[in-house]
Amino acid sequence: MWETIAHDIVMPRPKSGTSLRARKASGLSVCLKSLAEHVGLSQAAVSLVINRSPGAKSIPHRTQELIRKAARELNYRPNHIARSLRQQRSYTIGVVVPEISEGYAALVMSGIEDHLLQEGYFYFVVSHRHRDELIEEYPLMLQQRAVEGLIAVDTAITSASQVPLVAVSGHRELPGVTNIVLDHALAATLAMEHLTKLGHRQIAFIKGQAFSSDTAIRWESVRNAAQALGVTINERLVGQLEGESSSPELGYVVTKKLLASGEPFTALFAFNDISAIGAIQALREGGRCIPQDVSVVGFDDIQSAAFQNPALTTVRQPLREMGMLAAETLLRRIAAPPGAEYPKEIVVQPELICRASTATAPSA
Amino acid sequence: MWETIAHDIVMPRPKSGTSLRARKASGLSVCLKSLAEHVGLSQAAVSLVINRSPGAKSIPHRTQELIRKAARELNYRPNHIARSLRQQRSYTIGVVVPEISEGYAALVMSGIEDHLLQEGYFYFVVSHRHRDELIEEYPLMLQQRAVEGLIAVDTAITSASQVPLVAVSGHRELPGVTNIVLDHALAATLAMEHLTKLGHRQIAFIKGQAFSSDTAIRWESVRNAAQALGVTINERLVGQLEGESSSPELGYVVTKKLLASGEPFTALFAFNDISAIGAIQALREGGRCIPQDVSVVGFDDIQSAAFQNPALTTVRQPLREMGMLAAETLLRRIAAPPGAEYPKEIVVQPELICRASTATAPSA
DNA sequence: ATAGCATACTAAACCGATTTAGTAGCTGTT
DNA sequence: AACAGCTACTAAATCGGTTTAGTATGCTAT
Repeated sequence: MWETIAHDIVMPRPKSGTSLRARKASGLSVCLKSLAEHVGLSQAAVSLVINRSPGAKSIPHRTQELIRKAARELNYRPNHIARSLRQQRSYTIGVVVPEISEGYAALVMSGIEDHLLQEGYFYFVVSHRHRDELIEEYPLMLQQRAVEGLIAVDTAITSASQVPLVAVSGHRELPGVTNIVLDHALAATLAMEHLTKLGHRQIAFIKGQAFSSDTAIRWESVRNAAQALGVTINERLVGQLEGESSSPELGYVVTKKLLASGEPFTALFAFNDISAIGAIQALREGGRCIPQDVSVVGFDDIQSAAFQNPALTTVRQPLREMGMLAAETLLRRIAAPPGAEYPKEIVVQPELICRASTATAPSA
Repeated sequence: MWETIAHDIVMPRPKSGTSLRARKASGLSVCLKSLAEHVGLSQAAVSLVINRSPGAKSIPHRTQELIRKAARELNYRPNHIARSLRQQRSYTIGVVVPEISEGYAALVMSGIEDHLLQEGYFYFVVSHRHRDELIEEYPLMLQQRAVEGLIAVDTAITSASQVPLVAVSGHRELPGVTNIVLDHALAATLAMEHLTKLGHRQIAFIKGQAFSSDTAIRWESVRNAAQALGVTINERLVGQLEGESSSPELGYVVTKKLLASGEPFTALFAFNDISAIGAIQALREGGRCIPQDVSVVGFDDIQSAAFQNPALTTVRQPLREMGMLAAETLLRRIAAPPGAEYPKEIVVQPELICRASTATAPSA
């Protein structure tokens, strides 16, 4: 039916000057101009009243009510794009993550959203999947879309940004950037103390991928903690995640290698929960019981960590809180006058969550 | 320091007419006006060339190169907001989900993003956490921000939308909506056939929460499949998830109740993987071995399903593909002339993923 | 010589709001 | 009567682009 009609009738795009009836009929929302015509006042007057701006104080209550009533009835909603253009405020920020469908970023984003929407901000999300050209390009595209600020999650932004930038986890110090970082020294100490108290001395480690910005600092902290506790690290018991995927598969592969080395160990400290889960799988297949033969400690405390079997002992990063903190800090920076001071670094504290994947070291 | 200065110096907001030098110095990006002045041509000419629009065909190559060179050098990037306003195209869509930090929505979003960014679209995400007023309000706010379409994930949108709407999972039929739905009949049949072939007859079920839009249809399909296979459903073995959280805890609680009923069962079909994980925990605490005593089937195949212990047998929803399909369908609908035909429903096929949580029924 | 046409642009409207500067009409004061 | 000052508004500029209609110039064909 439409096919036949479509050739004959050319739908004219309704202009903003079109009558109210025409606009509503065509499914278009009401614009300021038509609303103003409808109440017989100027656009300026209507705008002032709708926004309750100080300029409206000379407009009598009766008129104000009239305008507001009409706005309600016609279901007027100011076009946010036009407003953004004029005010040079978009109330929008950009969030850059490596991958959305991953527990880590998802939790941080959930915290970000919490705070942002409360404050009337919306956000764009982009995921770069560790592709350098996207890490470079997305922040620019976001700025082109007039975001007022950026949050980078586990991503080292390369292009300098005109807008305030808050980085959650993993960013070198850069002018204009606020880093939200975990107290890695404490994190490492918590885990290592826990293991040594349980009697473990032969501990295997899984380092993060080279591209992950937390890898270096975390490993450094582990070495320091080990030294402080008098534990020597056997380099043959140190594996490293390889590959871009975020599946436990990576941890599984590394752990298989560790087992194949033949070097004995009674505990394993993984780079994150995901790899810990893969590690457990590999250890089981190697005939080890968790935690009787090998204790496993994860990192992050993603949602499924608590529901592994056995439930995973892990170093908790307060991811949701870090997201909220990032959003809060960013909005504060946006509101501040240009050139104002801003925090270069905000440190958050980890927490050791003891569950069932760690136990006393087997008496050799 | 700023406090004292702030009173004395008032930073003038640079206008667009400001000289190039001033704009660059103040950290502002170059606008069309200044670029045009810089090359000594009109804004119109520059715009035509930059956009490679047909109107530029009368402009000689030399001039075009000149313009493009200047644009590159000054790093000119057209303001997307201004462009959106004029063209009445925002190249933005809105995605409404119950909760970001959840495997289900995250996977769908990842598929959505894949297709959208490829096509030059960005998207806003909002999560309503099952609060009715937000489910009502967010779509309106998104439309105010001029999104060209909406994708609702596992959410029944209430307010009619002016823009095309594609719903992933769980939406009643509504004018203007394209539903992307799983073939629930097949899904139920796959799971039930699998269990009956393994010899299970006493099967427990966990239904979804009342608010989840998939609950009703899924349960209906299970009943049908059971009947077709000659399995009778014992109502005392039917539990229901309760509560808004998306943690395995909910499945744990229901399963505890099922066990407490004393009714014997050899298999359990959960509403989703998350609840299956909680169920396994509860079953273990009740002294049941999985899968020797009780087989457990999940639903969704979220990322961690494969890495549970035992690895979860589950009905896989192609979530990422559903997200891509949703984005693709939506963009197609946006491109179509208003009033054109559009698909009311797109059905995707589930797949049974057999892992280690199911086995032959114990011979009673 | 000039109509016709292509070339190489430009002026100005426009998108839908916000916001500044200004005006018309009235009251009250000196 | 003249002027200030208040009330109740409005006209017009503005944000930064896109797009349409039009113009000036030069060349060719009749």
